[in-house]
Amino acid sequence: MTRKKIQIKRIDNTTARQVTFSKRRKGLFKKALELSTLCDAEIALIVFSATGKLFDYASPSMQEVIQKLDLHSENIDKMDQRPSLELQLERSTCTLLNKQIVEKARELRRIKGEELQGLGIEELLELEQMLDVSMSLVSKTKNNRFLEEIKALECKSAELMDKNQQLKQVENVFNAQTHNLLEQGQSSELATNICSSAAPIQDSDISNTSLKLGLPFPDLF
Amino acid sequence: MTRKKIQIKRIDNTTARQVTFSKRRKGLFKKALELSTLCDAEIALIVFSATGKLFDYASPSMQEVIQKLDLHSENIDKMDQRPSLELQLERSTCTLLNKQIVEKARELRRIKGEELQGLGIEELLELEQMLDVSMSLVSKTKNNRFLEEIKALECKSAELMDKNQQLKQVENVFNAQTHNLLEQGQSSELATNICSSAAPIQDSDISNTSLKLGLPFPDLF
DNA sequence: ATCTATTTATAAAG
DNA sequence: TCTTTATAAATAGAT
Repeated sequence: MTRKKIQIKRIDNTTARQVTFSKRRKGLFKKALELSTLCDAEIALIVFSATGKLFDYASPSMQEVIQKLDLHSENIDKMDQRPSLELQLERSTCTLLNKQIVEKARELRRIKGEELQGLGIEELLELEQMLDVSMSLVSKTKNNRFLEEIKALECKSAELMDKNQQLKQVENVFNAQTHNLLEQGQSSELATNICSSAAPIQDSDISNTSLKLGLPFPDLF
Repeated sequence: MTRKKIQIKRIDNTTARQVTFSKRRKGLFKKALELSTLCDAEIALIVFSATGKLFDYASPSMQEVIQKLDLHSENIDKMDQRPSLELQLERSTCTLLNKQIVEKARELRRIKGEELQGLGIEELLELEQMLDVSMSLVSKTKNNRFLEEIKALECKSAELMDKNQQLKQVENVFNAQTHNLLEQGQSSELATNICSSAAPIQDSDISNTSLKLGLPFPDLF
């Protein structure tokens, strides 16, 4: 289809046929991958070269797609089969389950507004009402969750403030003792060191140190 | 790949996704047919749309290709197995389907706000956003439907008014003729009967007779 | 569904 | 098989 348009019929020249097979196979698999990705379709592609070499691609998995195909072609007569009762039961279960899935999938799509063509006005109004209810439930739950979170943080904050108060008192006692020691003229190196290594804690330090609580969802804002 | 290069990732817009699916599916099947023809390869191509619709192509036949595939993935033959391969397959299908149903059912319940306990704040926010999108889609569709309905009714109304005009003209002609007959002194019983059985139609009759259009959803208001 | 500007795919050649 | 290149086909976006 370039340099010259070709007829779509078997290529006689063996070499040319193999070359074309390689190129086009690559193209076909690329297209299959693209289709499944772009349109979230489920795809199985199986190719055997003339020499019997296998190439395949499957979107969720080969097994899933083929199973789904089997469900669809439920009509194909199982030839010389005398399907055991067990198998029959299993099969009818599958069929039933499949129907349920299709139905639920449709419901989901409709709820998400992706398949609204078939719906009448009454149905649309019903859907709208349902979404309204859902929305208010979800919003309420979400808001409660926010409130809880805030309350928890407030508690934590209060606790930490208490602890800070306690620490401050300890510090004051400590400072007072150090001071006493200095006043008593005991200006040894020891005392000097203690004093310089224990810098006075300011009130403003509360917010800089102990109150780094950390929001649980910092990326939301 | 034209007009503009696109990224190969899921297309979010539902309509665009469906359109692309149709176009590319067609292209993919054409390529598959061409490859099998040109290079006599054996090919099976199975595609399920996101809505579960099946499309397939197989070169000699679906069964042959899949059988050949099975031969290749001749994973440690279980010839001496108690449950037949078929039954095993069927069973795993059931299990799989069942899982899917449970998952979809849970998703539905969550969307409907019926199972919100397990969700974190981020998930709730996501859900809320999704519902918001759904709601706007559904509302839009519903409003369009209303508009269509109204337009249709207006058309019908206009048509009926036209028809009424025509009928009124016919009536006028008829009345004039009757009048002439009476003026010509032909006061036969025939003329009298005609006149009395054809009561003059008043203008106000238009709204009482022809314009009873009937809303399609009277119970809604 | 139809149109068309572009992007892709690919036949032929090296 | 890989690369190049001229050309055919496919298709995204618009209508």
